[in-house]
Amino acid sequence: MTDPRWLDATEMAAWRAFLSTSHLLERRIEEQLKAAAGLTHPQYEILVRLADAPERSMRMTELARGVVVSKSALTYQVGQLEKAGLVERTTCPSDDRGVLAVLTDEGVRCLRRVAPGHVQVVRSYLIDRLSREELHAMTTAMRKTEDALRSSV
Amino acid sequence: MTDPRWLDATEMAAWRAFLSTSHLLERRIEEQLKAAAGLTHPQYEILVRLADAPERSMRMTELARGVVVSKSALTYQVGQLEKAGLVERTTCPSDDRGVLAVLTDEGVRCLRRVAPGHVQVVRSYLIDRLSREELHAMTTAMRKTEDALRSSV
DNA sequence: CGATTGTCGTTCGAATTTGAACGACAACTC
DNA sequence: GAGTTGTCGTTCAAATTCGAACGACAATCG
Repeated sequence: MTDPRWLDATEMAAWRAFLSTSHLLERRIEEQLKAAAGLTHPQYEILVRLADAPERSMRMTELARGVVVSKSALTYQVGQLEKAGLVERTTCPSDDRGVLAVLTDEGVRCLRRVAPGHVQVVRSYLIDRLSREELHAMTTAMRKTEDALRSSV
Repeated sequence: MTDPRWLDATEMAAWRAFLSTSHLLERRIEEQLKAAAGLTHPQYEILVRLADAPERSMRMTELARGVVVSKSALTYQVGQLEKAGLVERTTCPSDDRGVLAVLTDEGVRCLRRVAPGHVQVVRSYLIDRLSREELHAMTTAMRKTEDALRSSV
């Protein structure tokens, strides 16, 4: 630890590019969603995950893990979505402690309405600018890091 | 817009991997910095940018652009760093509206102390897991998106 | 020069995030 | 089955974020 391995120019460039890009893209997505539907990005992600889930429902903790936010942040955001009528809460049948977040019909409609614009942003700034090889390389790279981070905690 | 181009399986995998990984890594970095030095990630980035800058100083707006936070967030964080004695504010000689954030000697020392641990996290979860080709591919990909985002606003 | 237009950094209010603490229930162990 | 340990989701306080509005100064153009 007394002689840390610094990042060389290539590594530094990679890290800075990743860092800036992820923040810039996040900002842009947030802006688009807010303007188009009054949704935050975490809120949108919650809707997407629920729509993909069986019964259009998920346990709170599982949902938090998927969206990558703290449990308390998820509690708050599901509350917001509930107020908006896009999500409902049910007590889990198999576990009385548990809560199931369920996507409502209105939630489905909202998602259908909003998704195209969102996908368009992701496409136009990221996906469509990358070759198939770059896309694969990025996925591989991201997965390695994701696995490391998920298993280390 | 009536027939949006959805993401196919490969594209979806790429996007989800990128999204989750960036959030997970951000969380891990935040945790490490807080534990090691009581710094937030934006605060650390401010110190790094200033250390790299001529005269160890930068204009507020330029700094905000570099770190990718809003101007108001930067005002707040520079205030925090000023309280901690790591940064000072100077009025810009060439422009009376402007403010220069300057890294203090203590700021330099703090950075020297904290940087190794931070780099270690970036290395062990991201950089060291990628081959040279993957590193290059990621950099290229990120740069394309970054350029697009920076020039579109 | 005087007026307009633009940029700079700050302030403000509202919204959001996080970790810690908590009560309720589940899963094991003996 | 009682006791212990662990998990689930929520609540709370504190910190941080953002955009909009603002006053101060700069730059441009007549």
